[in-house]
Amino acid sequence: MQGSYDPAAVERAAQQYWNAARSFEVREDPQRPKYYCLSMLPYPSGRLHMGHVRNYTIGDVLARFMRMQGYNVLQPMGWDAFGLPAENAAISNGVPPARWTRENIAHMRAQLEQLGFGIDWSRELASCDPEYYRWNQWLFLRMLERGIAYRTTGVVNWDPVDQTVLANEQVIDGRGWRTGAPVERREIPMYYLAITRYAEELLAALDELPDWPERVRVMQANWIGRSVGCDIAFPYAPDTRRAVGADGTLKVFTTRADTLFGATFMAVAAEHPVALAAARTDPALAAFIAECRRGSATEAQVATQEKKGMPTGLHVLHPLTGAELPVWVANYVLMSYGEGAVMGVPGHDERDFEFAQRHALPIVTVVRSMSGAYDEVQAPWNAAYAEYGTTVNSGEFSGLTYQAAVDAIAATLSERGLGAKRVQYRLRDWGISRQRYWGCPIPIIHCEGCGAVPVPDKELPVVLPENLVPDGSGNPLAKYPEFYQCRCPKCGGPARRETDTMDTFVDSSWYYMRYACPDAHTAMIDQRVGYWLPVDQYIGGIEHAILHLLYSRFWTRVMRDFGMLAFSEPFTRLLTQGMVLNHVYSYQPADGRKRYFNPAEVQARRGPDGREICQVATPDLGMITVEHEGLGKMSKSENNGVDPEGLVERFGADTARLFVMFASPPDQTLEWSDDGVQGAARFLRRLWTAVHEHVSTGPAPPLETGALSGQQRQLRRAAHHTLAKATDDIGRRRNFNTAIAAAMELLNTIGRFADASPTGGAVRQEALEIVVLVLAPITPHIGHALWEALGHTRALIDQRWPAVDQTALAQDMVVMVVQVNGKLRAHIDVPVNASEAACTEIAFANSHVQKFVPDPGLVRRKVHVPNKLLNLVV
RNA sequence: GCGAAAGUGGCGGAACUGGUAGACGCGCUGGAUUUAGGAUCCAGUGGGGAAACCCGUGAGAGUUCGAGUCUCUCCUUUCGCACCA
Repeated sequence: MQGSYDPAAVERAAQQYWNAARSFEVREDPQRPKYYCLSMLPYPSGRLHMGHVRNYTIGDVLARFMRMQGYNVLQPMGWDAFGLPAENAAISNGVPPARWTRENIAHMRAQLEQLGFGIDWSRELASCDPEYYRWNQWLFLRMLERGIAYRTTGVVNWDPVDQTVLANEQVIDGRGWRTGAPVERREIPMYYLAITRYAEELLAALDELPDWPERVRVMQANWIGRSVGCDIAFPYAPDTRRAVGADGTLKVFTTRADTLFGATFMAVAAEHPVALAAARTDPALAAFIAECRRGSATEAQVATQEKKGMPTGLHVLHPLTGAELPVWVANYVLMSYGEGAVMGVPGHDERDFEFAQRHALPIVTVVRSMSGAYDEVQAPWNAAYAEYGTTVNSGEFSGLTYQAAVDAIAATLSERGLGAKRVQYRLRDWGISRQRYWGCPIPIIHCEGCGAVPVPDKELPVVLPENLVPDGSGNPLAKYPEFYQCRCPKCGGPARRETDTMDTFVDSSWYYMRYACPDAHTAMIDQRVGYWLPVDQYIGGIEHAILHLLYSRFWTRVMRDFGMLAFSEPFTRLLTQGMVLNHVYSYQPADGRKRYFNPAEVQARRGPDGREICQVATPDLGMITVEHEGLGKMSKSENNGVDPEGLVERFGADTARLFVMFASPPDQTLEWSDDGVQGAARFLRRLWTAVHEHVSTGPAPPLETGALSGQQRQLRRAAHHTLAKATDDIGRRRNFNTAIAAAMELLNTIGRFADASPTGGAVRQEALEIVVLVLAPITPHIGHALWEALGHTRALIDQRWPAVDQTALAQDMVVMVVQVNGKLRAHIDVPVNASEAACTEIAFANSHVQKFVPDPGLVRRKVHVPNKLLNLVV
């Protein structure tokens, strides 16, 4: 064994051993329990970032830990290879997205291998591979057959200069990112998947996911957003009838039917038919509607914008009183929600209240608080009363509580054919059409005579041409006749292939099934899915808490209902890892763009007044003082990333892995610290040295636990206590940082154990082995070397997790805390399991306790927690 | 705006079930060693105080023998909001 730790050599040797032994290639084995440990597949952006390192280290630690527990562990890896960044790269450097993507994959795979992750690379897949995405197309056609996939119009961001649909990310302050032109909202035909059909089941089944984080389940439940309410139809008044040219009603959905008598106006979306009808004869209204259509379509943008409205001049009739209510166009009403119209009840809804105040619309009170605290408040109004209460001013429905009022009003509306109770979901169907090149083609052919015709199965996959280079204006597929010119499969006439591609969330909704059978060429999945699935442990960023996970749950259910799967939930246990943050340093010149500097370039020191001074040496400006903006997510735009490759070259993969796991619990944000990395490296060096010193005294004799000294018993207790804690921390709590802390503590204890006797050597040998085994999932390379150095011929990768020796943990005496009135006053040594009376006696013998309780007769009450605490209340 | 979470020393964090606040690591201070380095080892390190002790977990209240942990109000920060992945 070498005297000093050389990470590069140690890691090369360990990885060579695993590769030669094919340690991570697994196949189905009915004799052993399986464990499917999956990390979210990366987008091949070019280089690994620290978020990836963290994600895959967590996965690798769990995979190796479960392997040591005797499981047949599958840990695969693949590439979410379609998407916008490849097109952006193509626009800026002229390289086709396919080439860019494949080069990135090659580089990132090498980086992952360097980090020593125990991945079965024989199952690697990329979503841009036609053998993968053909099955997206195949299942899409099955969904189309059963009406789960359908075509309708949807709203997109439109850049009028580039004539291109923009992603939300490409809209900056309401303008196109490349052209700077104000973005418009446009309606275009798109394909949708009917996820709302599964809304009820997706919501109810959240209760069957006890091993998902509570907050993810809550977020999904709120996203699905089940609400019980009432459809209400407001008949058109004569003016609306004339404008629309037909009889009809304005439909709304509300959860507050009890406030129906408080409705003083109606608000409709800019795209609503009634608004459009009114705008035909009202140029000012038409201009307002055009204004409403400007800006991006995101909910956050709509919800925070200034609330604007304009009257249409048209009216509808209150369904119960027959009163005429004015119809307004409001920019906060979205056509894509419910019916695209709401009833305005300013007395009892904050938003309606704000709107009514601004436009001087009447406000009436129809609900009074039960306590009477909110009574019939008269003008000047200052707030809406949005709580539940008792109805007033509501005709025959006055005096009812919330539920009774809703029931009675719904019943009356139902009798008159003007409404009914209904369950509504916030969840909307999933629009999967993207007007983009680098994605999975939607297998549809448009024929003038036959309409939208599915591509026959035998012609799948519809292969995406890989040689195109997008230029930022429109979809290159739509300008490439070799792709879109085709024959109609039905009539044989000339037709046009669909040039929209699928949302990349489609690719990631089922990839974890394909890992089980990556070489199945005649079917989407085969029976091997039955062995490996569902995924036992899924690990990925919290940012995927809603969309990706919900789409995967939906997709799995669709396949189940097609008879392809026997399970409903794809991911049994979920760990959402936090982001990796680093310091952000910027420099804002008097004129020109703000510049960001990487923390590695910044020199920070304390000034004479204690304030931090941060400086950077720049080639153009010389030494400048930069501003420390605090912590931010590692990103290109803020230039605060840390390159894992450099880290591994300098310290080794084990140090990188150890630091990432030690710095914080996996589900919390991780703050980067170069000094912390040094600390991790130092610990591994100390461990190496400790083992080296130990083995240099010659092999230790076998451990005889019968006749140990007090010190030897103490070290054994510490070692087995560490083992018990680490087992629980990794296996149950997933708190890797505290498991590592326990291992560090044990190494400190071993360092203080100065016993040169043969028996002492045997005890030290056991303790060092426990440190190496406990760290084996986290730092497997150094573990591989140290295990061999400790005299083992069987490699560490094939070792089982050790069992705790309960007899080593036994103690005769424990330290007990004595409190007086809840304040800590003394520590006393008491026999294990001593009674309250015995503890009290020992406590009163303590001079410190006597000082605070001079007379035992003063004690009014005693609280005794066995082996832990005694609280004397005086 | 809506939904979700998090605030503990100089810093990252520990305290799992209401029971010793600050484990472990970083940094800092002092010392040792040394062919001088971003190495290693030892000791100390929440604040105040000579000490006895007192005060301390974002702010304010409450429950309890006992609150970082439970309840309420507020403040701050972060994440998501359906075409970034």
